[in-house]
Amino acid sequence: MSVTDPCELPADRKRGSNFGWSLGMVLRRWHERVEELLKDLPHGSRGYHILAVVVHEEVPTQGALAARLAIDRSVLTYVIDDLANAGLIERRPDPQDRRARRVVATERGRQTLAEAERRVAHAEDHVLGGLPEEQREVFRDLAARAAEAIHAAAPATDPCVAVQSVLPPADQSG
Amino acid sequence: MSVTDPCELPADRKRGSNFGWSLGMVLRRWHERVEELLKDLPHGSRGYHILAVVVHEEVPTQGALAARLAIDRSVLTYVIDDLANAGLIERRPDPQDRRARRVVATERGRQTLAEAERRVAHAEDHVLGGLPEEQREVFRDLAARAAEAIHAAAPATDPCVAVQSVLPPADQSG
DNA sequence: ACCTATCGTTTGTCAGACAACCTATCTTCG
DNA sequence: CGAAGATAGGTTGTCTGACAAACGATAGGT
Repeated sequence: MSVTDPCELPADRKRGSNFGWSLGMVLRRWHERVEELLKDLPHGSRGYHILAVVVHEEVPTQGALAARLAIDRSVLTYVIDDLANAGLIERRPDPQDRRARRVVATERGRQTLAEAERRVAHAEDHVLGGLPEEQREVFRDLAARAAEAIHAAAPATDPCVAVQSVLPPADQSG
Repeated sequence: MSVTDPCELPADRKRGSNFGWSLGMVLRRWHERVEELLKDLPHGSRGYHILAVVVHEEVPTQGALAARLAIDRSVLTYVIDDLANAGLIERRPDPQDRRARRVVATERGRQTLAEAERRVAHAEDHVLGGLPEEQREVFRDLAARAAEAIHAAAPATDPCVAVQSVLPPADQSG
């Protein structure tokens, strides 16, 4: 908690910040593109994220996978079902713990992910087309690091937030 | 289309890009925080965005407002209803066109927005706490410019996208 | 052998996104 | 002026995705 205590800076930023709206805009467009691009991959971008983690990282179990992606366990169930039906991953019983399932990628899964990543990277450059080339990479990098920090600090505790009404006390001349 | 044609660069980016996931992560956290913060404002972040545009920009009609925010018109109907009931904005008949409604902010609405913007800016710094101070501003700025460009180029046309299967031809050794 | 916690799965509920339709009004043309 | 099509705003219904709750199976501890 040493990263410049935000309880202190009132930050009268210039008014047109719109950060939330901007993020939503970019994400929506990303989603549209990628959904279009990966419509053959079982659950589109969802399946893509999951497949990417399965291929690139050594994730012990489904539960760990859910934690890694910060998604609900119940989602994993059917997405993994369909990815497995498509022959991209396999769900093997864990020899150490018969409750758990080990999810491993097939060769076909790796090839598919590689192709999907090419396309997605391409689509991302298109989505960020409003930014000059080198700034896209900066943006991607900042997003990744911000997200990682957020994910690491999972609990949304915030002692600074005194939850009071934004509305003035209604004694206005009305 | 002079901004470095993305049809050409295959862009074998380092594997852990995860841009979509990162954006979703940051946006989700932003949303959680702001929703918590603005729970007294009629539709939370939705009402906040709308109120901000009404206050800061001269937007002729509801339809223009919807276009400005890239949201569905049907959403505006009830959000504006509730913002008006809270005394933050007013919906006046347009003297030039009796079909149209002019949405204007009240003084109370301006005060409320000012307070909300203070809090949101604060929350945003907290959400981006994983980034060093000066990079947060960079990130915000890049997001805003990317979003603006996306919004300007509304039609999602993309001649580069040849919609073919990501999956290999299934001749794998299975 | 029992009791409790955990893994994966299933089911149900709820909110938000979006399309289709409706009414009132404007515009155009005869 | 009057009819026809277009447009602004509003209403309704449908569909999807997120999430909580409950369940069966298994592990770990006593």
